[in-house]
Amino acid sequence: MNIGTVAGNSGVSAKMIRYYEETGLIPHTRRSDSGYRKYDQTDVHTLRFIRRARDLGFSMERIRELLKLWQDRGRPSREVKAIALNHVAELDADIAKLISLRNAVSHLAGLCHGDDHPECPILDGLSGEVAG
Amino acid sequence: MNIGTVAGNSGVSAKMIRYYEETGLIPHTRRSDSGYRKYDQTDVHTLRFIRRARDLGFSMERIRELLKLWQDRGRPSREVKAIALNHVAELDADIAKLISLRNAVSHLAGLCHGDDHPECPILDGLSGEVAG
DNA sequence: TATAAACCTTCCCATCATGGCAAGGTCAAG
DNA sequence: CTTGACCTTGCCATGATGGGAAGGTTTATA
Repeated sequence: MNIGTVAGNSGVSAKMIRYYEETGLIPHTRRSDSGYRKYDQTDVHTLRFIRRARDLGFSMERIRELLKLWQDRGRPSREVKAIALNHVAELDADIAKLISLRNAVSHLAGLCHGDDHPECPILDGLSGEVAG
Repeated sequence: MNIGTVAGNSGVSAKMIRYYEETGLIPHTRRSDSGYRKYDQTDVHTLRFIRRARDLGFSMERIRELLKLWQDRGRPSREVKAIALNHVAELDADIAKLISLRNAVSHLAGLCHGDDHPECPILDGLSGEVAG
C-alpha cells in the first residue's frame, strides 16, 4: 500500500503519517525502488490505534507510551491504566479551569445590559474597576 | 517608564509587550534617544486590560475587538456583551468536548483491572476490538 | 505511445501565545 | 571606569496539523 491508501484506511492523513515516522512514533517503513513508502495491514492497525488515542485526547508522548505497552505482550495492565487515569486527571484539571473561566465571563456578561448605552461592567471589570 | 517596569506593573512580560506592539494589538510607543521603548501609566492600564482579558481566555483577536470598544466612548454595550457571550459559548463547547473525552477515557480505565496481567480493555479499545 | 491525471517525494511556511537564548548597545551605581 | 542590570533585535522552539511549491512516478486514458 502507498501512503495515500493507508491514510484513507486509517483515518490519519499522509502528512501526519510522515510526521509520525519522522518523530519516531512509528518506525521508518520500507520504500519502493522509486522511493515511495510502502505499508501493510499491520501499519494500518497501528495508525488506527494512534488515531483513536488522539481522538481521546492523548498527547503524542502518551501515545508513544501506549504504543510501547500495546506491543509488549508481557505488559502489566497496571501501567496502561495509570496512563489513562493520569490523562483523566489532566482532563479534569483542564475542565475545571475552563469552567472557572466560563463562570467568570458569564458573570460579567450577566452584569451588562447589552443595549445602546456605553456603560459596560464587562469593560469595567477588564479595566480593573471594582464597581460602577 | 522602560519596558521592564511596565512589565512588572502590568503583569505582561516584556516579550509579550513587544509582541503585542508588533502585531498591532497596542500602538508603537515612542522611543528614547537610545531606542528604548518609553511608556506611561496609560500604557500600564491598557496592558492590564489585556492581561485580564487573556486570563479570562479571550483570544488576541477578541481582545483586539474589546480594546477597540473599550477605547470607544460611544460604544453600545450590546457589542461588548455579544463578544463575551460568544466567548462563553465557545468555552461551553470546549468544556463539553473535554467532558466527553474524559468520560470515554474514564470508562475504558474503569474496565481495566490495572494489575500484573497483560489483558487490558484500554488497549483493546484503542486497537478497535469491540470486546474480549 | 503519448499525455494527462493522480499520486508520491522533500522542503519550507503558518498556526497561537509564549519563552529562551545570543550578540550587542545603554544606563546607573559603585 | 567597571560591573551589572537593563534594553535592543533576531532567531529558534513549542504541539499537532495543514498548506503549498517544485519535481519525480505511476496509472489510466485518448
